[in-house]
Amino acid sequence: MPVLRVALDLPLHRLFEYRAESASTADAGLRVRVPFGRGERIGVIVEVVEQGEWPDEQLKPATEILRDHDPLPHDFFALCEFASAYYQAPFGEVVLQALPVGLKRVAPPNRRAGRVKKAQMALAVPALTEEQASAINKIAVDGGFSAQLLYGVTGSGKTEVYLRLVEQALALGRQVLLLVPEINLTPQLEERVRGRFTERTVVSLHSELAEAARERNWRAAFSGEADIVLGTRLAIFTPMPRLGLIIVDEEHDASFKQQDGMRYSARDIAVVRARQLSIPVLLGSATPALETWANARDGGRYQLLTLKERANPEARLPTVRIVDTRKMVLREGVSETLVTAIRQRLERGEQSLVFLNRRGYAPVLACPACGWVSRCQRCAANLVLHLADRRLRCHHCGFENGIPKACPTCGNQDIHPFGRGTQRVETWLQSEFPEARILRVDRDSVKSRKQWEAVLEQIHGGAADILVGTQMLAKGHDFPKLTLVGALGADAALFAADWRAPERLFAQLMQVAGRAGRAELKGEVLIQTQYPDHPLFGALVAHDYTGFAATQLKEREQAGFPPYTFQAVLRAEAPAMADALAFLESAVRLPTIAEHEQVMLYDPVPMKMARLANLERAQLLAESYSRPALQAFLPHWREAIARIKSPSKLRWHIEVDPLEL
DNA sequence: AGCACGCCGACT
DNA sequence: GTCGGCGTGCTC
Repeated sequence: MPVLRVALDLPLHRLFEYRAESASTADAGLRVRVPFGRGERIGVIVEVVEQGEWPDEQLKPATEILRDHDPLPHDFFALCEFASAYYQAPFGEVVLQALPVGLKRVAPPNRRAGRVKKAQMALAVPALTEEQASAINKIAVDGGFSAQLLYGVTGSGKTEVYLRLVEQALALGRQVLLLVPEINLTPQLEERVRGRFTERTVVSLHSELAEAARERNWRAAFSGEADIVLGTRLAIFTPMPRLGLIIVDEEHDASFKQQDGMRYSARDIAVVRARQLSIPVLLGSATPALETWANARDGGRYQLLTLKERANPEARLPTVRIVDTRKMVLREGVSETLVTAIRQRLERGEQSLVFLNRRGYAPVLACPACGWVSRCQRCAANLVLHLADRRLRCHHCGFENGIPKACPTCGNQDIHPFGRGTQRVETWLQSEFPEARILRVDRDSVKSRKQWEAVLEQIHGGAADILVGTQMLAKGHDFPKLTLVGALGADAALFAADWRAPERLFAQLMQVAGRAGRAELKGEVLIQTQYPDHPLFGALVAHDYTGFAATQLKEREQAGFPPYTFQAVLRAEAPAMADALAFLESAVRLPTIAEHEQVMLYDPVPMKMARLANLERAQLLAESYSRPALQAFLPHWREAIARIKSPSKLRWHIEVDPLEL
């Protein structure tokens, strides 16, 4: 009797087998309802065989093979297998996380069959610059696998290059997958894509879509009905029968990295998927991730395509000026230089943006008399003061409290907010410029995509004079009236323990600087700092990403950091730090380690955020100069770790290619 | 991961 | 005398 080998959503690195009288090999790739323990589950049939690995008499019969969609194709399983092996994630979890929730429900609800949205109106968009044309010519959409980095400054017309390539792929009868970092970015791009390809079916896939819409769009991609799929990282696993091109926009963006469950990089998976399918993948950025840059610059894995000029020759790069605040008197962290510049913009009817990557009113409330500070009970972090809704809030675990009237320790009535966030700067700017219309844009003021669209409309309609916001504002939007960007609080990242901090700061400042002066108005960027001579700022003034990247890569090579070494981290969390550390100590002493001499293990240490939501966290770094050596080590290590006896409340996971340590 | 079974402390 | 703690083992 045929045996189904079934992937189930369990943290187990194996398949489960079931009998199914009428099944045939053609059923591989279908979903199946199976009895499991005392309940029932949905699994995916990976294989149909005559003889399974388990004795036939121990197999239960499958309840029902579900035939409401075509079988998931072989290349889908191949991609899941890669991800499972590379990231040490159970295969069943990988397969099932790729499906929309509706397809995983044992009893699916009755629902109306919605229709996929079609585009309405056509747009005409623009002559190519020589650089754009040359980039497009170098990418052969029908030429098999290639990985290209499209390195182009803000405004150089990367999107136009994407759209031309999309056009070529569609003309060849292929589907296109276009990945973008955040949901917020999609409305504008989505509109542009739909406007350009009016006869085509364009669907989006991101976590804010309602469940039914997500399933509908997923099915449209999978059936081949959708020509273009526009999505965030989760879309990278969507099966697409005619996929012919993958584009990853803003490839350096950290949101391509999944931060729980299987901690994969959608950008890296995109490259693997393209190779498996023998199709091109295009990574685009104005500030590529240093890993990507190293791959492209040194003529290695990726080809480098450069766009140096802005597509609209009238729009020059903004002037970046460093404001040395060492000898200045600042008011709420704002220099007179910046105040004057804002005033000029107000007089000219232009917009200003004040960038500060810290939300809330102040990062901490403190008592100067006894030294009390507002700390989170559950995390190794301070409670942030949110004056707008009169709360103290932990940005890590979500804990909230009211604001005490007096110091909880000594009763002192004179407690103060220390430091500043966007709310405080907004408040102060409003008092300094009472006539100005100020719009604050951060995760507290903009909570949904709908709100974000409304905010964009306000900005475009000229309903705001001064924008105050976090990196939310930095990402990929054209604000035609914006001619001034002021950056506050940049120094914190300069000397951070995290050696990736400069890379992120540079990308962030470069990106936010790109908001200034895109149309006919010249832009100016003022960066306040106590360290005006820091080379990072020199590179910003010169708009010199390549110089900055070269310096950073040299430092990393000398220090033995990625991309010159390869890392994985084992993390453990438990109610007691001692348990977490003891577990990691056992993981260091496992006998299997001796067989892998190219892999080096460091000492277990408490994490930077040593306590989160009442759990103590520690980690252990594994590192190698050879990626294959690290990859060969990890499965053995993982299996041995799984056999370590540990307290029941201890949790652990392995993260490969961690972005933060 | 769930969910059972199974052996030791304070209580309707 | 029992209810319930979480340690251990299993799921085809």
